[in-house]
Amino acid sequence: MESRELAYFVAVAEELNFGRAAERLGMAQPPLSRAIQQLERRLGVRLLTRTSRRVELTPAGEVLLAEGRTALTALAAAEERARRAADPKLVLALKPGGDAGLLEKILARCAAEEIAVEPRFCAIGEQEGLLRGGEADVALLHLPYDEPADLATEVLLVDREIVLMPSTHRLADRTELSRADLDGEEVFEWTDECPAVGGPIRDTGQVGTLVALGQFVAVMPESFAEYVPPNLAAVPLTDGNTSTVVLAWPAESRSRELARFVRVAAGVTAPAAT
Amino acid sequence: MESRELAYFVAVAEELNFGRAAERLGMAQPPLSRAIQQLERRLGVRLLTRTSRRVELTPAGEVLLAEGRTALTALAAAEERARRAADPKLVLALKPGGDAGLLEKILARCAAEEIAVEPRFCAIGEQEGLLRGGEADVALLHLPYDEPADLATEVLLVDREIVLMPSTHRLADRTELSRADLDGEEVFEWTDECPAVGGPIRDTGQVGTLVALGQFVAVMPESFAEYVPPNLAAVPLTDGNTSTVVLAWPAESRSRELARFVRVAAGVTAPAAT
DNA sequence: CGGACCGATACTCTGCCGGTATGGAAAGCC
DNA sequence: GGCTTTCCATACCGGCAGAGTATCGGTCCG
Repeated sequence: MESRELAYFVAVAEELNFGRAAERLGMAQPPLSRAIQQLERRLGVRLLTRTSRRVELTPAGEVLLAEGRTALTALAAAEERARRAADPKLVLALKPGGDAGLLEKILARCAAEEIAVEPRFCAIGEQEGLLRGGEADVALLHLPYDEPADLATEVLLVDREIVLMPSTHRLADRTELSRADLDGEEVFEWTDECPAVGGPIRDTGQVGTLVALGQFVAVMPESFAEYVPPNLAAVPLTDGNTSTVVLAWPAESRSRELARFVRVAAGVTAPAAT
Repeated sequence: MESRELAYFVAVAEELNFGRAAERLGMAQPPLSRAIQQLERRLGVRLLTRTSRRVELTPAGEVLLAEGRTALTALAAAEERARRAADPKLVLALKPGGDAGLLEKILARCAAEEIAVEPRFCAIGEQEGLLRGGEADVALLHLPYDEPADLATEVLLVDREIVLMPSTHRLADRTELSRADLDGEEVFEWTDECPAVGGPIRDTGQVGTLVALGQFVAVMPESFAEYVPPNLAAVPLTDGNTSTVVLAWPAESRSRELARFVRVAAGVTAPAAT
């Protein structure tokens, strides 16, 4: 199967409309229709049921959509990694403010060890996609918020949780809180969708802004407290989950540079050994 | 990147010779040369260093070879799974004799539950490849011999190890053995390469034959003892590893049929509940 | 130095891919 | 019920990418 055909199919399967899919692909509708027909003929399976009114996926189509997406990202990843293999620079994906104050130290140590590292900031929860897409070599994740499905990981540090709220909040003066104290509050759990703004939260700054606006209070790892602006208050949560900051990378990665980086970066939080 | 281009590159990278690669691909050499050049131009990276005498991989080429292989199998898997999604039959990969006597019971129970299962026998260690290639839905593996990297697994049973030897062997009358007793013997560990026949062992029958010939004694899970022919003897190993028979399937699999199958098959070895 | 090997280049051709125009079925509307 | 809208399929056509043949040019070897 040609990857082009598969990309066409994925577009149609996602849009469930040949016209829109063709537009998205930057082509006319008739050749797209033909390409899909040809694909179905080659596979010997009907992928879509078309009425003149609507397009639906057959079971085989559902399967091809799911598997096809991963195959296409694998393809893009191969391309991207090959392109980036030319220079030894490692790309480290992290969310803004998501470095738990470690980034500076990590970069300093890497500079000393002559490991070229380029931090790449991305939206919350996007790190894994960057790894899979080959756009990043290694990422900083926060367990259990991020789910590092089949990634290899190395723990950097373990954090308590804090509650972020406006400094004018009724609980802002407390020295610590428990979950029970948050009863009746609108609580944002850091990876939730955010109904108030109608879209996913993509950025720590966004969280801070929304907390300041009184939309909700946010539960997040303590290490974020370093970035708390003066109009917000951070109070430790006594019975919160612990949050773990880990390095994560594709388990099948065998790069020597990456191995060196992980060793050096993990050393940043290790007990000092002179 | 087109999958065709990538397949071309993988062929060249594996052969390290444009002529042979072209032959393998069923095409002439010049268009292949051009395709690779074009790929290099598009990626902006040199993938191969060509002297007029030999072709070598650059670091970027190494990366693209590794990543490209997995991308191509992902593509083939998508195609194969979509094709097979048309009928609900589940393909169960196992090595001949590798079912620990469970296959009959599993198939019987599945028939009763109206789950269509088709066993597919393959060479030793090939189960994982079949799963990745989309040619099988679920496999029987023997831990720790098979390494189910990123597969989901369900334990069926735990086995001791036995030593398989000719019935005329000096140790054949023993009721049990320890590792130390095997000192001085040529021992085959079930997944080793087999220098005596110059290739990998692909079949349990092959192992039996070679043991009968006195090439070596073989250490393998006890459940294989059911198939021991009369000219061979099987003696339990007291300090052997335990071998675990597991069901394995791609972790990302979300098929309802597969879930039912795993439940039913796992029930075969569960303590009877009336 | 001549031949073998092997990849690159030059040139030609064909088939596929994509474009435009149009058909035709189903649903909505007055 | 006919008109319009929507949306996928078919008919037809043109251009270019990809494949083939012939040949060149560099390198190793005897």
